Amino acid sequence: MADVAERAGVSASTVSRTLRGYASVSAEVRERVERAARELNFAISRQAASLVTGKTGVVAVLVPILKSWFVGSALEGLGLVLRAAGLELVVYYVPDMVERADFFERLPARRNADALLVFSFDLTEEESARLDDLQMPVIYVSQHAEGRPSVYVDDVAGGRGGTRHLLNLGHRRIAFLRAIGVSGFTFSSNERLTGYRQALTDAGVPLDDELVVGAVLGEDRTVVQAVGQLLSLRHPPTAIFVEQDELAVAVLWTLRKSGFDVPERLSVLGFDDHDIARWVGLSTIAQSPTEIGRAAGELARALIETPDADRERHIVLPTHLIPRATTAPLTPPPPAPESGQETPPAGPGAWAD
Amino acid sequence: MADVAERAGVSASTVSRTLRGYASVSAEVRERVERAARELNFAISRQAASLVTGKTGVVAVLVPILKSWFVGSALEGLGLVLRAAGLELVVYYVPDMVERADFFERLPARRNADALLVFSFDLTEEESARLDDLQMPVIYVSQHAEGRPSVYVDDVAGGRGGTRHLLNLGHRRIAFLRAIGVSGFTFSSNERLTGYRQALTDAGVPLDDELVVGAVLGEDRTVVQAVGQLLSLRHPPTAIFVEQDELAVAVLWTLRKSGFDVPERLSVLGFDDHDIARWVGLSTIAQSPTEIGRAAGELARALIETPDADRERHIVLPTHLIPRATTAPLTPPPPAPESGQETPPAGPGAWAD
DNA sequence: CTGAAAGCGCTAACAG
DNA sequence: CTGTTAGCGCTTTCAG
Repeated sequence: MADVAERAGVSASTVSRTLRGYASVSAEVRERVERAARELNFAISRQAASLVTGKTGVVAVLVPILKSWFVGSALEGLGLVLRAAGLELVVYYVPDMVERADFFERLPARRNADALLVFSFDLTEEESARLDDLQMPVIYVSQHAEGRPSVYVDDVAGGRGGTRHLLNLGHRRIAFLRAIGVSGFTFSSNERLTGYRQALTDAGVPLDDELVVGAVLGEDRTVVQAVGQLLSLRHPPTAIFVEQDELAVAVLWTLRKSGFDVPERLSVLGFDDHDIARWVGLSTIAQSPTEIGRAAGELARALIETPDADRERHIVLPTHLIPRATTAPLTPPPPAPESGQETPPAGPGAWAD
Repeated sequence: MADVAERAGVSASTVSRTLRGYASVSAEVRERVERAARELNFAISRQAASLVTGKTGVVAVLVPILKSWFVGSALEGLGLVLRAAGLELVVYYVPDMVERADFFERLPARRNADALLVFSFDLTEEESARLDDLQMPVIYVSQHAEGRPSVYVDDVAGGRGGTRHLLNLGHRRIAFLRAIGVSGFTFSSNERLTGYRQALTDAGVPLDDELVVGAVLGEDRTVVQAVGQLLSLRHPPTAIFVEQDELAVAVLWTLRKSGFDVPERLSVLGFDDHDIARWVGLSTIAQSPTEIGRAAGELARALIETPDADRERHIVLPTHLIPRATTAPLTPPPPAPESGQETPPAGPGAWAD
């Protein structure tokens, strides 16, 4: 910076003022300084600046996973807002419990960021408490944190809306397929199930626990098994509401492989509006992780400027139905359903319990 | 830090030495200092430290997209290495040309990171040159950059290996489906195609440009059209090598929807070993983005320590075939192929040109 | 509107 | 093995 000052024939203070965009710099001087800075390829050192301002110009995020559509999209939304605000994004990738314990032990974000966004973790109260004395705004993303700022989607409404859609199509036996073991997402999962139950109850359709099954994303066998379980019920469902698009695609795949036409024989509804949903024509409840990221970023910006305001602000984002090709009105049952054998279950593993 | 020093009854220097893990601190003092630090919840300010050490403790990455399996996985691999090395990860998300111009204009990473990893961009020589005078190691990830350190997968070998697999199964009419318009990935794309051509040539199978088609990921219509084009050739292919798993899945979907059995009628081979490949049983050429990220992180670490070594080091990672359920030996042509009508093309748009 | 001076929190010689 | 001292590169009063 001294170099720039010299080249422009001014003092360092003036260079600083110019580069920070203060109005109190004469046009002529500003011009000279800016040229000098450009010619010398000068960029302010955040480190030095933050030492005196007390602001780091950094927003940190804590994420359990990065290769996920949800987290990736949210980070994209966040990234846009942050750059517009001149903030940098540092990522703490904390995939397992060991790393996590270490993170909460050391809290590396302390003093090295102006705000922390916690993504999709199911934090213990103890961990949250630890974050509370971090001396910076902490925002909970994709989860509702009591008494703390958070940004999330109205999963209950989404679950309800999706279920209603199926009810409106005439379905009464509606299954719900949960995604098991997606660490950090149990909050959403429970909420969606709650919405499903609410909608059924509101419609006077009795809840049936046999219709709620689970599968592990990425473990084909569990999907086949879950689907098989449903198809072999005394009163099998005519529609399946799958908690997550990626899992819904696995379900579609399983059904189609065994000759079950979707949506003719069975409607399938997903949740997320993952990119893949569009490719395979999956009807789904859309949420916008990009929007979540953006909202979280804006909340962060606000809290950095006004630390005390909005301490408990919750931003709840909407979902909406995107009907595509996998949900259809309930068709009357096939002509002669006399023989119990007429609906063979789906492929290998279908009879597994 | 002064507080910690006082509480432990030592000087600030000693606190610094202790916290940085220098051996020259007596066990007893170390103990006192560590306790004091913990009690006061003290964490070193990177900003202040870097001001004097000249190291920021930060590795920056420049990415064109975040919600992609590839980039996400690579960042996970990178993240692991970085944390182990005590480095932080800052992400510059630069999705479009405007942002990109701005990035190269301002080069915000200058002085604010110890190394920069450039992910999957097709940089112009001018942009690369700009990065060259960044005063820090710049590593090109997922692309070969002449004379500059880079980490990438041997896409040519992958393309060759995949094609050989299909040749070994008896296929001779092998199509290649390119992914169009995936910004930042044309390097890999070209390499894979090159490998495909090499393998065919080596095997004495004539190249046929009609067998190389393109489609846009996420635009179903283009996939249907590309597949239709292939199926309506005078000599249609018996296998399709798709440059990317996600696109391959769209192809599978299209084929299955129109009753084309895979792999009985047509083999389909992907590239990536994307998670989704496993779910749908797609045979594919595996690469490991996590490994790429890890290797890039280690190279970054090395270059930060020894800036002049390895200036041109290239790390080339292998690929390997994962045969699953979508490739099979060429079956003899169906019994009586007399009538030209016996093989209807695939669904709507199949005849489109 | 601009310059001089002080100091942000830390580390790295240099003594002891 | 530990303390003292002198900055690192910036921003910010405070004068002018």
